[in-house]
Amino acid sequence: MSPSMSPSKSEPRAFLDIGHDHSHCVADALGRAEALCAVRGARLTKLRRRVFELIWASHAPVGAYDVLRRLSEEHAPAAPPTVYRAIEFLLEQGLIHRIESLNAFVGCCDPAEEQHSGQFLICESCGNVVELLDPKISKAIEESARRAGFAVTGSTVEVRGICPGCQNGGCKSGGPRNGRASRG
Amino acid sequence: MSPSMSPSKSEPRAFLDIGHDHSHCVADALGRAEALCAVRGARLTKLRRRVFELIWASHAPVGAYDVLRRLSEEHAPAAPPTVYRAIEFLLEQGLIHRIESLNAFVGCCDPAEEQHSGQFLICESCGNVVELLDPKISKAIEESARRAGFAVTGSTVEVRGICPGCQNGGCKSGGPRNGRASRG
DNA sequence: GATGAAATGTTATAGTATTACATTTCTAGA
DNA sequence: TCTAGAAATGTAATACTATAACATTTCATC
Ligand SMILES: [Zn+2]
Ligand SMILES: [Zn+2]
Ligand SMILES: [Zn+2]
Ligand SMILES: [Zn+2]
Repeated sequence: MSPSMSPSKSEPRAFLDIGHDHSHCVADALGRAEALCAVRGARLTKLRRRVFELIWASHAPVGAYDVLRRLSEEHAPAAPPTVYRAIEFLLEQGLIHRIESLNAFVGCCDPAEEQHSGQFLICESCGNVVELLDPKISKAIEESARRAGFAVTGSTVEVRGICPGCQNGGCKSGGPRNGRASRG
Repeated sequence: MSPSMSPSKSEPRAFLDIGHDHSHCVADALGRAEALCAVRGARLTKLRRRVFELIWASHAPVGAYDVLRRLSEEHAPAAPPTVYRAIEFLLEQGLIHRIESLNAFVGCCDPAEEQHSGQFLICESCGNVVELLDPKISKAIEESARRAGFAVTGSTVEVRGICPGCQNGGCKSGGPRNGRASRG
């Protein structure tokens, strides 16, 4: 049982359940990753799996050097290329996304969904991020690009703001990552 | 007369006119900036103006250290805080935008338009960027965020692809800035 | 077990951004 | 005009993010 009410499967949850059992998120994500890599013949090695887990450690984006530090604590000291190569693999496989405005990475909520653009709601208070897969946003972007004669290869939507939990006073998560203030 | 056909004022231009007289863009932008700062009582100092001009030097985003190099050529050698502070001012005034996926900056095409989200088409071939101000994209994002109970403070839309000129074979501009390959 | 390809280790360096403190310049009020 | 005080700029050091180049190990296949 989840400590807070879970939304039904048929409608999108409002944001992250506060106090949800995150180990389920990680386990589920790992299961999906294993399955996808198996199908594709991609090698989810021990190192890559560990980096994946560290990035999935929370719903807040994780920086490459955070991963590096954790890795160095567990094993012998690691160097940047170790983690950047793992991240590169995970990005190529669509298992994680890069949050451009934070120089950090989050697990993908639906890696089986092919080639989706990244759409993210980023809470400036608790640092948590949820991924959207909203066809209306994609459509609006595609339409606008088409009018300009622009051939789209990919896009990123990063929305800053305050999540419902923080509006009410209560996300306990670690707080936000750096991030620049911005006018719009 | 422009060497390539100009679109009418009433419909949005397709992309940048190839071979347009860019000095006009810069002059116009500088005029708008002066006027806005005057109205607001913001101090567009000599240094800030020069940084603004250097960022407006092309339609491709310019990195802070590019600005720094130019500045150092003109005056005595400058240090990073000099340019970052000027950039901070220009961002606050909405005179330029940050392109998150490139760690670089472009002039805003319509700084009088208050608090608009950044929406950009970024050509991966020539490096040029055009800014969109598409209410449909904004609306779709706002609607999606509202459904999630998320209070938006700002957003960035960065669309990668190939501009019409490059599709036809011919933007002569300097080529793209670094930028990471991406799945979506 | 030999072989080549893929993955990882290691060292060095490039590129981006901020902190902290000193100095200069500008603005307002006396 | 003179003079605080604020704003802007100068300067030095450092932190954070990312990649290049080359060595070594691991893995799949023959
Ligand atoms: Zn995703
Ligand atoms: Zn929050
Ligand atoms: Zn703008
Ligand atoms: Zn182009």
